Amino acid sequence: MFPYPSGAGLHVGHPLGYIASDVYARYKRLCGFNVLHPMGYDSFGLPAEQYAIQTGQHPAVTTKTNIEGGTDKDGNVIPGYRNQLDKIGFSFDWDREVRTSEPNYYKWTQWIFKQIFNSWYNNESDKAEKIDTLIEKFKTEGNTTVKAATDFEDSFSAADWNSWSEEEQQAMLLNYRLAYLSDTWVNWCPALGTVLANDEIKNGVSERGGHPVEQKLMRQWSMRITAYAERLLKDLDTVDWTDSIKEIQKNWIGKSQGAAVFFDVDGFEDKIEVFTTRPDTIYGVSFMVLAPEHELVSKITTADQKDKIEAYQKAAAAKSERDRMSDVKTISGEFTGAYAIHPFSGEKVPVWIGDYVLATYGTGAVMSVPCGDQRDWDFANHFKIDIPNIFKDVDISEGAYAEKDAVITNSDFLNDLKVKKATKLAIYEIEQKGFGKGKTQYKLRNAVFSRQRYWGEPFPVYYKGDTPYVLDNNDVVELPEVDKYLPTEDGDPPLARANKDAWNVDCPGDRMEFNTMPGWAGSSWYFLRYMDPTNENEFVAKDKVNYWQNVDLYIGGAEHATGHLLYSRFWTKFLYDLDYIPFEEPFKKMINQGMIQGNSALVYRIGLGVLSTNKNNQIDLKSLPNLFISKDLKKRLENEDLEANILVDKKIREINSRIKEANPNVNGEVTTTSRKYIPFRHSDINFLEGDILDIEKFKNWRTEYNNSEFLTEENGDFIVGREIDKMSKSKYNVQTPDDLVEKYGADTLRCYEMFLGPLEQHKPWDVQGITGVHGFLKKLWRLFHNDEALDISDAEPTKEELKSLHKTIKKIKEDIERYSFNTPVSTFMICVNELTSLKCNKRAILSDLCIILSPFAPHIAEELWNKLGNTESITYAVFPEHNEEYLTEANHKYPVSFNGKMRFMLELPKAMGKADIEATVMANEQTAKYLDGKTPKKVIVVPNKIVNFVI
RNA sequence: GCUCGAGUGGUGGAAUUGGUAGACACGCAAGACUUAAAAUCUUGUGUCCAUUAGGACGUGCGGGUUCAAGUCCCGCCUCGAGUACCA
Repeated sequence: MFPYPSGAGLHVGHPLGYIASDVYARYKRLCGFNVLHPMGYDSFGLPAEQYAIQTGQHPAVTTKTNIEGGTDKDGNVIPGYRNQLDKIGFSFDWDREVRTSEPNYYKWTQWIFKQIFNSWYNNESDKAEKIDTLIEKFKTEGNTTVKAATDFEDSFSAADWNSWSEEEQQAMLLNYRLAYLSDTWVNWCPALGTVLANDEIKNGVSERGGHPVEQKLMRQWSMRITAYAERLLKDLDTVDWTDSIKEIQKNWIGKSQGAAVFFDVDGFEDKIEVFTTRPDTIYGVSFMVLAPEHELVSKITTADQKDKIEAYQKAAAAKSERDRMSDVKTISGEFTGAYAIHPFSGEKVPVWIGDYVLATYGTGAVMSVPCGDQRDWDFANHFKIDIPNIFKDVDISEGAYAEKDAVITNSDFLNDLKVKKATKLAIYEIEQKGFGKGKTQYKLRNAVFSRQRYWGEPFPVYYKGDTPYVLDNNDVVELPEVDKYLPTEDGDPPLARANKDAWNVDCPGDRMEFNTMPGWAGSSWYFLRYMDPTNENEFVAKDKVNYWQNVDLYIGGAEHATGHLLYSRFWTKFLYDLDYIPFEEPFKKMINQGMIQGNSALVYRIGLGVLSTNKNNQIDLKSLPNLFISKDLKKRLENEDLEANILVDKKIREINSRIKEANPNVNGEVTTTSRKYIPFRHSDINFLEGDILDIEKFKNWRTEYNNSEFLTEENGDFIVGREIDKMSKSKYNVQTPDDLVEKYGADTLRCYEMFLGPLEQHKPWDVQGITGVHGFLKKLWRLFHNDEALDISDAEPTKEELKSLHKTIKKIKEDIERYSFNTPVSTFMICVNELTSLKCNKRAILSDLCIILSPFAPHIAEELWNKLGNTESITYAVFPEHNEEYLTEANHKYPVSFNGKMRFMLELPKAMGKADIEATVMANEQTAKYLDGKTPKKVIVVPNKIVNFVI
């Protein structure tokens, strides 16, 4: 549990997952487990900073208020997350609370950053190692024997390395460090004034705020997550997560296997490297396409094509990511005039540029096989390029054939082979002849790790010239005070505003790092800190992390699939590699709770206008009241109902005469501007009793509604329309847990949120049903009481009472263990209904009932537990075991079916054998009736299940 | 477009392994108590036909497997989520 503490506070959707995990935690405690059930806050982030820019208030102040309660600058009361949570009765261990924005927490986020900075990824041992081991290798062997995760492709010798200056060596190391500074194409969001990671962009705009994003080459910190691509993919098999989240991560990592192939360029020394997943189709290549940004483009372009190519490059650069995405259908490109040499056939193939080839994926160049790839086919078709067919008996006149079941032809040594074999052979030949090699490519990009913002972790980094160094002590670098939370005039991030003495550390270099870390830094490892939240010497003590291990049950939203969940897996693997923690995956079992949707109320309005021939002294439009109409009346109007129309006309005449009375000299007539166009207003959930609007409250809500007119139903009720929406302040459909706790109690809220439906499912909030759960708790109370007084019997429970209790114990245990939190509430209701009709007030029964109910309704369970004479809290009780003896029955009620249709029930002894059952049922008079004299073709008897006759 | 998930009464949902579809609630209707309201309790409530007895239909649509399908298989429709020229 790790919410972002926003100023809006909690609505009923937020606690859903917390309630479920609290039920689980309390249940496991009753079963004798030591349960770590913590809560903390992911308290760095954009909203607090945006608010700070607007109001000048320090984000630390507003964040504290959001958590602990208080008032904002305008005097509005902020309830505070903690206060709201406390009302619901969670069994969180508050001693373990962490906040990412507290120096004693981000000290360790900075520490982890330093470890990542001081590490490289050894592809040979397939794990991260300390950078010292790499430096040692460079000193003695250069980089030729090193197999490391890096984008650096040239080689250098030990002599080279040793001859380099400190600055040059550090620059080289950045190519290998797992946290590194480099000039990369980043997603720049001008509106937010910062770069964003790929997962922070949805549909081409920023996830927060929906601002446009552009590509920009900037010197930024990145995390070499791509080094872990294969492990992040492979280890998905070891965790118990939903298929959909695993699928999203798989797609995001985007592994594809194929070959890297080099094509010579006619007349140049340079080669074009391409990546292909279909090396088997290499004889189908009839042209090549480079991304417009490809480095070779300007070099190989012939003089007569130069103008066209440059114009195209310019146009492509001007296109935003979004334009490019929305414009997938248009085919565009330009011929460079240059030719590449096909490695096998030696034929000349034209080299084009086109923006369908992305500079950021693979090598930024493709070998185009128009017969096998639809994009290549479209391109070839558009520019009238040759489309050679290399598939036997396949028609490619209408489009490419991308299926992998064809037989290859016209392909020399690959002829008559199927795709799989041809691919293998092609890679073999490519490697043999030195044209390239087999290669695995990932979509996953290295993650940009710096943000040009104030409210985030400062880097423990300083610069000497342009060379970054990490501070070599463990002191926290605290966020310095600044005069404004905005970039400087020179475009530097807000931290550049901090004076040298505003920093709590002495900068050993020229300056400190001005960027801050992204939101996912602190949230990538918080679960580890929960194990040891106050440790001043380590991020987590080894014995603690060895004891608690990884998270058993993680309940959170599915929206973190490509962000938080990927990054924390990455950091966990890194910390595992360096032997700081004993596990490779942070979260064993994950449940993604569904969204609780708002149920917006709509108040329909008829537009009013003024009809007048004279513009002088006309009725003031602003004096017209709002005319609202009830839902059913609106329906009738839409159906051209005459009576409804008369009602509206009458109302308008009333309004008209009232205005004229008040001001006799005005001219014009009030009229409806449109009877069909009926706009609406979302109505505040607090003004409603069911679907009935409290008209007086609504009128007083806003001054512009004070003189509103309402057309109600015949019984005087004003009915609102309904629409299912996201719960949000702007839609006036927010239900706070506080109101419900006030009205019904925390136990009712807890049980009701669970009762609403399966945890994973999205479901609309409907407060009406809450009375059912509330009634159940009252009924439970009455089991223990006669009128006001406690009335408990110490008599021996009956068989029936024991059966009711024990089947409930069994079901509750089973349900909780399969994470079904809605069905136990029904089960409790059934049990209480049964015990009520049995008039059971036996201590032996009710005592156990209290215990099994306590995870769901801890307050009432504790109170009744105490009333039963227990002095210790119910928290320390033991979850009872069910006794199978009480559940076994002598008889089973058989449904007897004829041709699969159930006709009647017949109760027979459980022990009765197949043959006896058949004989008994055959002898039954009802059977005779349904057989109607016929002999059944077949009789199916499944003991203790069913009997079915086939006639 | 591709990938994944989901479609059950008026509503939220239950049916865990193919074995009585609609548990438990809400809502609605009728009744009891009450001057009245609230609270509480009782009864009914998938649709259609039938006075009753009973019958037919019924888990998005069309087909299939099976003695038996909400559940398994094939094809389609709708909604939701992710992704977006990934070579």
